[in-house]
Amino acid sequence: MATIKDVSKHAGVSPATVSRVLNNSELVVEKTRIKVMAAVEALGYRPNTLARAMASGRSGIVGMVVPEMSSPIHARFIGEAEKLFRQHKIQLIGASGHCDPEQEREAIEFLLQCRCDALILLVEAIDDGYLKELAEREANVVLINRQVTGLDSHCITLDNVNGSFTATEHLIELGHQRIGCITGPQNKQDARERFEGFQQALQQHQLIQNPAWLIEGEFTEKSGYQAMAKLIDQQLTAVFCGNDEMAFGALAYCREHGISVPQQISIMGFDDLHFASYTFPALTTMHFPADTMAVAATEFLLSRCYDIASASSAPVMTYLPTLVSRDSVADIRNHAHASL
Amino acid sequence: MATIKDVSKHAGVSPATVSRVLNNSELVVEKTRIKVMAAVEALGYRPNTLARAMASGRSGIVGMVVPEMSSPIHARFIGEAEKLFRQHKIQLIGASGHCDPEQEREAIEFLLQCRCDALILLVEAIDDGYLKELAEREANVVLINRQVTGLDSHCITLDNVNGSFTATEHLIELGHQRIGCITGPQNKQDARERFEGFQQALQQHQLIQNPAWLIEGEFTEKSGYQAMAKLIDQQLTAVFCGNDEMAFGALAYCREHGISVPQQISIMGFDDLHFASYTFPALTTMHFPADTMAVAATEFLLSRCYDIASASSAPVMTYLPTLVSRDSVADIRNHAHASL
DNA sequence: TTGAAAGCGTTACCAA
DNA sequence: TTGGTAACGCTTTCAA
Repeated sequence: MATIKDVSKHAGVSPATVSRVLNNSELVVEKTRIKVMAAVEALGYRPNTLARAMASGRSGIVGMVVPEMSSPIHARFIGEAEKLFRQHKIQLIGASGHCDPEQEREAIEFLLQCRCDALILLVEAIDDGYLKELAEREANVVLINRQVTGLDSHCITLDNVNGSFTATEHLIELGHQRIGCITGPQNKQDARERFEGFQQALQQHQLIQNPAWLIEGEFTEKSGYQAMAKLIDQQLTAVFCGNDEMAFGALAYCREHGISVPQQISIMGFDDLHFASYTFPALTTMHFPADTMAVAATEFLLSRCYDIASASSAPVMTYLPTLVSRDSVADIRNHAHASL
Repeated sequence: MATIKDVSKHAGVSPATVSRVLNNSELVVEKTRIKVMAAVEALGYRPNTLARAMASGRSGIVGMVVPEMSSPIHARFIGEAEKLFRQHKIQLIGASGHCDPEQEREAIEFLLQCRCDALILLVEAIDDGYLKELAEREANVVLINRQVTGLDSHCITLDNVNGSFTATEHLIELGHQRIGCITGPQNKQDARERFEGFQQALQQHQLIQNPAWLIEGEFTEKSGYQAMAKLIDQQLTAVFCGNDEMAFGALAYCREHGISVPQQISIMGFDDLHFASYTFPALTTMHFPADTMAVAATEFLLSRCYDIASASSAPVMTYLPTLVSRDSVADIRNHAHASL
């Protein structure tokens, strides 16, 4: 593969000049530029990104850690960020943390070794201390879905508490009083927050909180299915699920056991996965603006470490989930059902 | 950030020795190794992957192009490959081709500039000629889901024809005779192959092929929905869809219009997306072993360009989809329904 | 406006 | 078993 030297010889100029042409330096006369471009063309020259990074100290690479590359919601994050970055010739590389502190750390170290210019982190297991240290050393870090005190200006988060509060209140407003909850794993911050919003809504409306109506799931379809099996004897009128996947599982349980949703029981999700509109019944859920947040993170980094101004001047750092009302929740005001 | 020189000074040895220790060279005495490791530890030294790549001529990076990083089936490919590669300290970087020849080419060029040691390509739009040239220059290329004559040993493919033949035959064996088809976009190879298998099965069983029973969709839920709307007047007993997403759309149409599946019409998909078991009714479909194929591609490259032997000696290059029978297809032998 | 040359942080060869 | 040093391909001063 041709190098810059080959090009310089072919064009009869110095490597420095070739470099200038390729980097759109102003200080090069048109005639030379043409000569150089011709040589580039003739030799099929492609600059070596690695060498360029070494010499300039900028790798043009942004690293991203997500819990699982193959999960739909994270794939959306990556896809969106990659699209935007590539428009600016910046390469995004991803790694999975698998929700494990050790693996998350490893993923970050790996990315650091690649001399990424910036890091987008969707990590949940690793401790705040490590993250703070990291942000001190490498300034260009953005945290998604994680609030670390002292690093607020680096955190792009979803207001989970608000979201599940809204969701639960929606249920209450439609007349539901016996509301169960399938939470996500409580060692995860977002799962805890979503549970908290649920509790706040109940409290504020002075509804009973029965421990038997609460099940901790694992954010998976299977755990949602199993949780529903336990919940079904509790005479609930509605169940709020910590994420869509568990709601899908709950829906499947009901279907298989002849329980009609929402007539017999209402089910509400959280995330608004693409697929939520294709379940039966279509899932009522809270929309998680993953695309928007990925764009925000990208633009933040673009302006912060690549000096590329974005359309929106000041990036929004906290996002509010919005209610997407579909068919899995019933209005039971004025129904005998409500007083089960 | 500390460099290898810093470490060498701190340990009182030469950079060469540090390099040897870090690369597990045999030629270093235990005492020295300990000294060096201590220095590495003390300085928090992390080798620079970029510099290492420059000097050694191996970047330790594998590039992957997929049509869309955010699509579930492609996310599965990437996720699986990344997991395996990272076990060997190889970084996978991804780029999207968006099914556009220009963008696919751009993605590949981009990856090439990053001096990837190998390329995994899931490209559908770019022409065979380019691919052949590429494979000649850069030997370590694996093509997934694409058969290029002359590059057969680099192609890991799914036997789509066989798969849709099996699917269609399954329908026929259950007594279906009036079978419609929602195909994928016919400019895509896999869509064409899947259609071909469908046709072959009909021919072999001497069933009618009515053009009015054929609709070309776009592999999306929406197009499946719209296609179903057109097909519904044709008195079909079954519809074979070119992929699961279109089947989801078809299912949604039926549900919304009070047509019960599979009682009134059977629907069959292709891909076996994770979500297929959560639709209502659960989708009968052909399993696309994306995980296995991603692993095969990875192992192929691991052995071929990193000299890392894998468990399986000779990688399988062609995969057969398998039937996953769930609830969206009815057995209509002995039913009046069959003679609609 | 261009060129020469000194890095960037490693590896790998040749000597010692 | 170790050290010295020339690459690797580019960018970026400093001079001309």
